[in-house]
Amino acid sequence: MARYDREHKQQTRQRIVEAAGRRLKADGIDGSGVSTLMADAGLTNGAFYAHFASKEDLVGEAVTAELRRQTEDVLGNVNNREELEQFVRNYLSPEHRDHRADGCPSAALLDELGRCGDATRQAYTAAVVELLGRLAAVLGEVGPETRVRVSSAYALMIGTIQLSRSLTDTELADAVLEEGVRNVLGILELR
Amino acid sequence: MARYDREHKQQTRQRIVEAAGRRLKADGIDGSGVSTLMADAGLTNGAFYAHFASKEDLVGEAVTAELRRQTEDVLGNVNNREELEQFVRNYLSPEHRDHRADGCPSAALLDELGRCGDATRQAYTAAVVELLGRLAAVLGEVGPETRVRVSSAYALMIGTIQLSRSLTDTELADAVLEEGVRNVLGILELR
DNA sequence: TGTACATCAGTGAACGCGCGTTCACTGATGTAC
DNA sequence: TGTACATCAGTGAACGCGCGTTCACTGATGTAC
Repeated sequence: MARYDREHKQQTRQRIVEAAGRRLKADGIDGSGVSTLMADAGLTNGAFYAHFASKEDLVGEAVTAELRRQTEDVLGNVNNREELEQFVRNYLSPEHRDHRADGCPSAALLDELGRCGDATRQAYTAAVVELLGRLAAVLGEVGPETRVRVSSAYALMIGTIQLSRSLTDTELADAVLEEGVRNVLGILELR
Repeated sequence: MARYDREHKQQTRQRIVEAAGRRLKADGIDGSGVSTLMADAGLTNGAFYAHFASKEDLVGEAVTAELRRQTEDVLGNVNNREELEQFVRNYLSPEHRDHRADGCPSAALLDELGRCGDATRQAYTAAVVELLGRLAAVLGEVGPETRVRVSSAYALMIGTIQLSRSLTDTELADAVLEEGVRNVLGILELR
């Protein structure tokens, strides 16, 4: 009855989502065409609508997948204040700034996400709440007010990377990162 | 010899730049077409290249004009710590969040600006340095290291507005703004 | 075991549309006589 | 003062191209006999 493995199509879908995660972060949402996104996954544009209802549908899925990967793969290994400080230093590093495709989807896309439809922003919201919860948990605290407390640390990390990426004065751009580290650690009361 | 006032063309150019400032902030850079930008100024697309070398040329001019307007019109009236606190509260208000076209170009466009060409980012950098300088001056300090000091306050303001705009949970979105105020004032040592 | 076949993931051309940019032109303007 | 005219800001059609989406089809697959 069923042709191909039961998993086959799901794997392809996964492949599209992962490739799109990188491409969207590199070129932006409006800057990434469906044909390019599919080519990145080794497919042609026609197959797209067998997997997703629309481009924005994929955007929502890819961005939340990226954010959850960050929450699990990166923050998953962060269990104490020292490791949290290192996470902040890695986030606010020149390496992260200079490699969008490998980096944080919020830093790469947040102003464009703000212009997306409700469904996409709803998916993003859920993923952010998880990330903030994980961040708060590392500080040994729980509850909605703690999520809010760490939200400023996350907002400052995002704004700092974006600002550093937009400055052509490399000395200033680097200094902005360092000052960001100081202040994020301050907000998290790690110093 | 010269037809029309000597000022005529310059005024039209100004009109295009101002209309573009609003449109770009509302719809994004990739989301705003040249024809739409010209129609906003009451003109047709064909006249565009008599005023600007390219779309990106206008983007650079419009964004820096917006940033300078913010520096002069808004920060120009800020002369002491109390007024600076009020500026921060206005920036991180639901009104600013909900009215992109009237708001800060960095909050509206920063991740897209990071993907722009060198010339555009250079113009943006110059305008940001002025803004940070003015911000530092209000604190009664000068010099490059003070510019850096206030850069985190600016980055946090930008990231907070963007995050609040992207969250569909309005309670959380509002709480993020309030927490942003607390932490920006903390970074500026206003509390 | 070998073959005919139903399934359906993926192809690639086409849809209408708007993009950034170019260009031949139009027509309102202020000037010169 | 009235008219012919040179200027040039602005028009609007067209360029080639890529957009998001649709659809008739192809052909590799695992199954049934």
